[in-house]
Amino acid sequence: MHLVASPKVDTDRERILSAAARLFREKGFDGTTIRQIAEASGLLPGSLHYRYRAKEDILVDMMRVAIERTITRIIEATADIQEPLVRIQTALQAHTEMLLSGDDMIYVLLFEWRSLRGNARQEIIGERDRYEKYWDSMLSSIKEQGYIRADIDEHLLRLIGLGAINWMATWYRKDGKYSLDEIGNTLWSIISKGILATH
Amino acid sequence: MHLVASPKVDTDRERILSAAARLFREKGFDGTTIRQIAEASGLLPGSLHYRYRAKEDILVDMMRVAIERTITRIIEATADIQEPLVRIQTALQAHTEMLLSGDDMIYVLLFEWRSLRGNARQEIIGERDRYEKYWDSMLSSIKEQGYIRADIDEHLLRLIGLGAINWMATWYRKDGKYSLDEIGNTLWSIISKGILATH
DNA sequence: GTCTATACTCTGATAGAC
DNA sequence: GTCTATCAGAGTATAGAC
Repeated sequence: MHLVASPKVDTDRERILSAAARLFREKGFDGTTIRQIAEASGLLPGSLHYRYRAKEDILVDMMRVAIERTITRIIEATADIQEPLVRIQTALQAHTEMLLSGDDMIYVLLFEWRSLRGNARQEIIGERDRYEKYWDSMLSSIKEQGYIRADIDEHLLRLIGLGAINWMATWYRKDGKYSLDEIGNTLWSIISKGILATH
Repeated sequence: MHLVASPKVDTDRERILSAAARLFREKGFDGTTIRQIAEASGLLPGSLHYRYRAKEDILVDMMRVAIERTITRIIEATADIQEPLVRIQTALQAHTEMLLSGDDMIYVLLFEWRSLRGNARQEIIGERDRYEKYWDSMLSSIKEQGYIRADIDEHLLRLIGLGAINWMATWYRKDGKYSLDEIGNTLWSIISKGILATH
């Protein structure tokens, strides 16, 4: 435990985690070997072992980083926005961009949590809950203000909405048929009309 | 290659695939051993090898069954329905029930395709395309009839809608807070109002 | 068709020199 | 901190008796 982060350590950590994330995404956690991670990080297996004692430790550290980034990003994106519906739209757009803009760690966070065992899994699930709670409180507040139809459960709305986005990671391609903007606009077009209370 | 399926073979196949599907769902394809599948099927590893020469062959066969079931189910559910919006609603409900009603093979089909390599992966992706094409043609036809807003791309609508459902497999619990009916109603409430053309 | 027994390969993890 | 070398275990697949 050190109080001031060393740039070198942070750089190494970032390089290792990025390389591992790309591999985990392509081949899965189980399908990736420690030797491959070491090679992709420019290290030898023994050196990698010095940073991470076990393969699972790499995954856990990666997921901690991914969750922290996601929470920070959503809070920053919505910080200065008061108008309720614009708040949701902005948060949805930020979540979509986080997931589809090429950060493999976010993808791994969503799809590889089953590779964690015991305490590690519990810890990451707990961290993910923090993120989801932020959404729930935002949606609850907006529903209380009367912007969302009363017959829609806001918790279920969050599960359905974020689910639609999370699944995009399985089909979205940067050079594919749909742009990020087009996807975001269509999603918002459907959701906003789908949940809006008629005043 | 035999022209008439033997009941015995079908029963064995079903027993092996069901047992394997439950294990693949719980522990993942890589996390499951052939010995575990054999034990759960009431066979010894050598006997299992007689039916499936490689572990991947089990996964491929399972996915073929899962896709065939899904396509059959959706076609049957919508066969007698003419009214366009009811057709979509019925198809959505059928897809949701297929996924959440406890058939582990459907779950494995959605989440373990990355464990397939080369030709096997191409084949399954092709089969899955058949299913998605059925949705696309249904939605296109309904959009042409003017039931869906003109500014919504029906292909993107399918990706978003089925994505919201597919993701449910990650959080739905049979004894959880929300019933299948409640989930289906809320989803339809959002989607129908979200896509409906205003006449 | 089903079983027992095993060959062969790969992997995660470690020991210890430098 | 980084490297070489290696261990111990696990896993798939197979051979061959019955």
